[in-house]
Amino acid sequence: MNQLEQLPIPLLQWFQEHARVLPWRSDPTPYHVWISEIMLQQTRVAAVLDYYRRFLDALPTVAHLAAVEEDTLLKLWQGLGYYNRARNLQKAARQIMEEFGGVFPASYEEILSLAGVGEYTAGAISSIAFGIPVPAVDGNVLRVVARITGDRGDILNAATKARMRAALLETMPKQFPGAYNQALMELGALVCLPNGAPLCEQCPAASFCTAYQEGLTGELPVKAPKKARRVEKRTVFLLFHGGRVALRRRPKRGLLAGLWEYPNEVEAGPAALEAWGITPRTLEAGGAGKHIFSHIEWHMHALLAETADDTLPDGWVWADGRELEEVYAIPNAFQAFSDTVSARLRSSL
DNA sequence: AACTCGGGGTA
DNA sequence: TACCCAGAGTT
Repeated sequence: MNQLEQLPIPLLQWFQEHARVLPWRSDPTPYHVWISEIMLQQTRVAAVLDYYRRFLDALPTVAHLAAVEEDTLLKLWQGLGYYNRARNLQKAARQIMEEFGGVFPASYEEILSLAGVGEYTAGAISSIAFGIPVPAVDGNVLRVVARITGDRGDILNAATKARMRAALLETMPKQFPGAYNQALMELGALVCLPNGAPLCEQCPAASFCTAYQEGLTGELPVKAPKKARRVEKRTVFLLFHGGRVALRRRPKRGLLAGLWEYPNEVEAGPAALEAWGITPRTLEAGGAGKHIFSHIEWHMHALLAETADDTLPDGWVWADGRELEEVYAIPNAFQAFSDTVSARLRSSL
């Protein structure tokens, strides 16, 4: 790992010149850094920007986050994905209020104890907000380190990750841990690009990078292939009555936990309506949609019905157009039907 | 160690 | 298509 010893000075200099202007960098309080880091988990910078601003506008402090209604919180997170991040954020905010007297904890171990904060995020908050010299090893950093050091270990393997983290801890410039960690990630995001397409001629580490010097940028990093997705054929029921549409809340655990949805079942037909005690007055096909998750693929067909009355199973609700927009958090998986639904709600006014 | 958990940009 | 993204929690 000798190459990493040569990295800090050229990388910090490169970062000074090329760092992107990002909202969470302008005032890096622990709260700001924390919220940004949680939003950025497995999520690109461009996707986070608007959510970050809206979130801090609505919930400017830990106390606000600890006290907010769950539906309001999920609405702020709607479309960002990995919704347990939002629930863990509130769990951690309540930890901070109760265990730490409302003051954001200032040690790596305490930060790591917060819900939704793992090794990476604890390192990022510790180094950026508190100046504690610990690494923050994300996917970018794993790729950068694998290439610079020529490490052929699988970067998804825990031992490989631990080895790289240890090497980074050894060679970290103790005066600028936050800038150094961000510089490593920035290099991965802007220059040391994945899929064998790095921009090595722009890289401050090119002169001592193993992968570049030995022509291995196409082989590194090594990463095990993922298994295939399973396909689910789902029938989505778009049920209307009196200018409103039926929604139900998804279970508290599992996929899209706690969000609202148009009732849907795997390979169901009109018989499902009877089982729910719903009597259709009209019934027609309502279009199709596809949504791809990391591990599941939904192939959806809609059945569209006007119901004879307003009876619904327990816990289901009738939502009007305004509530659909402002109250209920509905995942993007159902986006294919949103035009159909809003058109139907408008036409029945 | 393997699996679950979103959604979208990119080639 | 397939890959990847400022990963964490559960099994």
